[in-house]
Amino acid sequence: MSSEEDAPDSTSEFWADEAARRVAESGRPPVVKGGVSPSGVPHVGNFNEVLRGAFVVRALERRDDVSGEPRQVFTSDDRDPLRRVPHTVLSPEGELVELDAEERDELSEHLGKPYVDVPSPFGEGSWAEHFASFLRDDAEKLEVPVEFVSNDELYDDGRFDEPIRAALSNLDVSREVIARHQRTAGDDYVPFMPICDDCGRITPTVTAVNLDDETVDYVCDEADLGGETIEGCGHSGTATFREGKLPWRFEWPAQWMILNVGFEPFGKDHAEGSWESGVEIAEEVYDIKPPEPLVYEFFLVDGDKMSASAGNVYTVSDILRYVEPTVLRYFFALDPKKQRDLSLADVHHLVNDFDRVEDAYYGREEAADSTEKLYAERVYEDLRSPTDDLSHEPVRPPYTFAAMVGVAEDDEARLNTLRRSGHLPEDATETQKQDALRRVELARNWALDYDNQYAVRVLDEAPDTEFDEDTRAAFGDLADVVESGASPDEIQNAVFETAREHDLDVGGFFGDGYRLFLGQDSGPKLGPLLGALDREFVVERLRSA
RNA sequence: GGGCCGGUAGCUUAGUCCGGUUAAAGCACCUGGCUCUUAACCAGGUGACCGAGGGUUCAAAUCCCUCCCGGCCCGCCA
Repeated sequence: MSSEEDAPDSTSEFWADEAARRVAESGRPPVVKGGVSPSGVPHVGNFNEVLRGAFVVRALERRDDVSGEPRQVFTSDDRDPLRRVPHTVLSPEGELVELDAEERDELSEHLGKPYVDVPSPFGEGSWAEHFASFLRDDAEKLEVPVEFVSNDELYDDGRFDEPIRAALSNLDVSREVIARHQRTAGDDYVPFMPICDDCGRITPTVTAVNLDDETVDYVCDEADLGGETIEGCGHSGTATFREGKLPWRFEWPAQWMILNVGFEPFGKDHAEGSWESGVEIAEEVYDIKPPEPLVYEFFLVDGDKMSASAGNVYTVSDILRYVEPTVLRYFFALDPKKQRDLSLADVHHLVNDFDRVEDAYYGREEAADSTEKLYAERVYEDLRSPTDDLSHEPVRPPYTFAAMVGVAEDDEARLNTLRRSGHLPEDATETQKQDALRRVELARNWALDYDNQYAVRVLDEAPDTEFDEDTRAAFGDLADVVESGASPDEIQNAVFETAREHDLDVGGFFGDGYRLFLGQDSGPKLGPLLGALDREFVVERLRSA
């Protein structure tokens, strides 16, 4: 390995390979975990957790020095308590909706209860299920083979019994470790929070620990959950280890223990607090080796952090309205340590970067730099769906070009334009045609939603503009040419010819053409534009001028 | 108070870990081509004192130190 030929060249290592190497070389199990608390809105940021892990699983699969089948699990931390009622939630249709006062009142009845016991604001099922179903659907759309695990079920099934026993039987150690990280944890701290038998809320006040029968006694007191004080009902009771939960700092490492986790990506929010305490709790309380970590930066969207209250939260589906799943996977394959901006307004840059990687992979273009080379040679295959046939070469017309091609309504017209411009091979397969049409659709969505310069809009009705007699006559001649089935190039030429025949200024006539169809003074090359539109429509519009 | 990330052509970034030929790409812009006009295609070109200062070195965008600016996170819960 240390001979000169094998020495690493100047290209750097894909971060997922580096992570996989750390897992393998330290002898950790090839199990990648992630997880979220089902609060707020399930947004595209949550897929940091899912996709970063997915790339590491793929990297582990390439190695022959790991024991066992690499896999990815993802916990829904659905026994966490509802701490505050959000103003905005995601409807079953995936729309952000505001909750009205009545709905919020109803939900506030459930403050302090585990998410599995909070009803969904949309009727069917629990809050937790509602939230998790989005993550599952989105993971499927991005074709990530991840196994979702309900934390609540792990408790019910007794999987947490062992770590709970460890934490409670060595209370001195638990208290000492937690005190290093959490000032509020005093001498009477007990790392277990029972669910009140009476009101169903999670309460932190444990009055006695009975190790022999694996229960705790509690009083349902007020709970201070992250600045939100939630009233208790005053009930006194006894709870088993399965009728409560560990506090987050103890729960996370307990999950590592239960699920045999060897690698875990997490956001920078965990990097200082719960990760550091988690490592110590894993080693000193549970006597296990913590997983290899990967701290990722949060990304911004259009320059701002996502925030439900600010109304700029994006789901995976929102992004997939503009780009192929493969392109979104590419975004998540970029260096996780760098904070970046997922700019939707300028998403054509991201798409273009991806296209270049794809071009380099298929040898259509030279890689521009070492990073592009690395992504083409090492990463590209992981961007494609695991079920995809790599010998299938996707056809992806340039994004901004595709946006304009989208001015034509029907598929045949779009394909013709693409074929003529050299972006679709004559012998394209059915799948390649679908690739191309998909790209046109996505780019068109983007151009129209952002109403940018690529949003070419044809007027539904002829404009009020008065054209002079010569111009109208020229339009009439042009109509005849179009009606005869002229090609885009022939139409382009006909514009020049008819202008001259009618003694019109060529530039002015072009302008009139744009005014007639687009209601503006200029636009894309007129011949291809008219050629792409429905023939009868064009003829009718020309003659109606 | 602590931590992470960034400051490279007009814009967005790659390159920084592992220092080494004229600092790379896309977009924008300009020019040329497509028989003639302009934003759909093709080819080429202009464009950067690499945030500031100091240090190490034969050699610094890259390593070290100090500082300035911007973004985000943590310090209670999760």
